[in-house]
Amino acid sequence: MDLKFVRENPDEARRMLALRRSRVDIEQILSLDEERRKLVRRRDELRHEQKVISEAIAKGKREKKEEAEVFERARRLSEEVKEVEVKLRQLEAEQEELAKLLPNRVHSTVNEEEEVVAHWGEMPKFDFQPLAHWDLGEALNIIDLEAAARLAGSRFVVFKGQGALLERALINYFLDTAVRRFGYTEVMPPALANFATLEAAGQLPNLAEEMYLTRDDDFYLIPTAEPQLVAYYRDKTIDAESLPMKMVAYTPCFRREAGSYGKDVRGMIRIHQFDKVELVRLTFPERSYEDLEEMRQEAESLLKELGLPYRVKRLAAWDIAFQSAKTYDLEVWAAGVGRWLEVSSISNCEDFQTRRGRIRVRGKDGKTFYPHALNGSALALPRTFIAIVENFQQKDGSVLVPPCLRPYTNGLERLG
RNA sequence: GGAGAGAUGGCCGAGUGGACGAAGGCGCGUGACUCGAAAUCACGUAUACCCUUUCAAGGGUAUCGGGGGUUCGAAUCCCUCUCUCUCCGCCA
Repeated sequence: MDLKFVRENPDEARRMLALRRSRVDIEQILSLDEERRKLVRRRDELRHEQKVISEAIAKGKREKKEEAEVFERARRLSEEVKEVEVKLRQLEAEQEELAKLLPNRVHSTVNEEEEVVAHWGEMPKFDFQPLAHWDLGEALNIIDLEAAARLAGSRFVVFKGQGALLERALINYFLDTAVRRFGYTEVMPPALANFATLEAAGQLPNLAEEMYLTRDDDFYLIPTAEPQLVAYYRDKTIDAESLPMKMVAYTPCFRREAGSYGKDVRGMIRIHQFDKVELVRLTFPERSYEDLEEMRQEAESLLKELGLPYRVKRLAAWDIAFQSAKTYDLEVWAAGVGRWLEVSSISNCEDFQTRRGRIRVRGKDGKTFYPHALNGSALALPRTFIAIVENFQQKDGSVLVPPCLRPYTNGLERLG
């Protein structure tokens, strides 16, 4: 929601913010806006007068007659304009800062309750006690958490040997499927992003504490490829014929996990750096919810092919991301830890990000509009890795590689 | 890191202090010509904000990479930042 929406629908804005459990002060925004409009009016009037006088001076010069009192009036006007403009600039900055804290509106199908909308697959049964991935990983020598702690710190992971191979295979399988079967264009963006990009996509200002910031230059390590793909055309007008624009990227993702001390501390359920393949679409507003369902099907098809049982949740209004209007989460069952793990989050952000990033589309009629932006993980790697090793572990301690990955593991069918 | 050149509308490109929201071209739209099309010709072709009026319309202001300054007046002069290009240095 933007300032205009708040101004025109204050009651609806209040309802949305309550639904989202946002603490943004709408009354302050509204009163600032009133003040700003008064100043804008004053400024416009003064500027108009100034223009008229300037023209008179120009005309006088041409006719070679100068009038001292006109000059004096112009000088005073100029000072007055400057005064008003300084005040206005302050006010606008203040207002913009507040406006950036306004989250997106939520879609009408989203309410205060989350809902599990789909289930797929059978949870595996074992005639032995299945191990968690940290034990399996150590036994098979495919992940090394101790070395990761030494090299970087806690909550990092080192993949090794067949583990590194499996990680690499998953990345390539996801990318190839997105490109060949789903028709996305592969992009390899920088892993660092600037302020404007993250602000456009909605990670800033609210996620500032969740991201790593470089010290000597103001670069953020990306928490997801989403901003890089969404803001690809920031400040650009693109042609309607290129819609829907479908982009896929593999990137490492970096998260400080600042608010989650003590949560998921073991293993690699929650780590500071992880791999992810991300899908983004820019599409026509009237069909963006069809796109959302398509993207959900795409992500689901990966899990089906891998043979991993999962469930789909439609998130509650208070739980969806700042920039999103509607979000599905895909959670995969991991037999070792005995938990559902989120491996994908698929969101329709409508025109929230494209407005912030001034990403426009020129239609055939020459008019421009803001396309809708959607994003979805397909998929996040570590938890998919966890589910594979935990669900497909065998009594002898080995792990079966899902058939769809074998072209990417050089034919390796079994870890261990 | 050092030296220099540059950034103008959807695109190309002119413009070095006043009649410039900005020549010209391309593209796009509408119309004419045509059985239809191409070519040609005519007209039109940005966005945001404020005000009036609100099915439609009118007025004002801002915007020539971003920000600041000089000036009665800035696309044009000055400062600064960002980005692009060329050369030098360093380097996976």
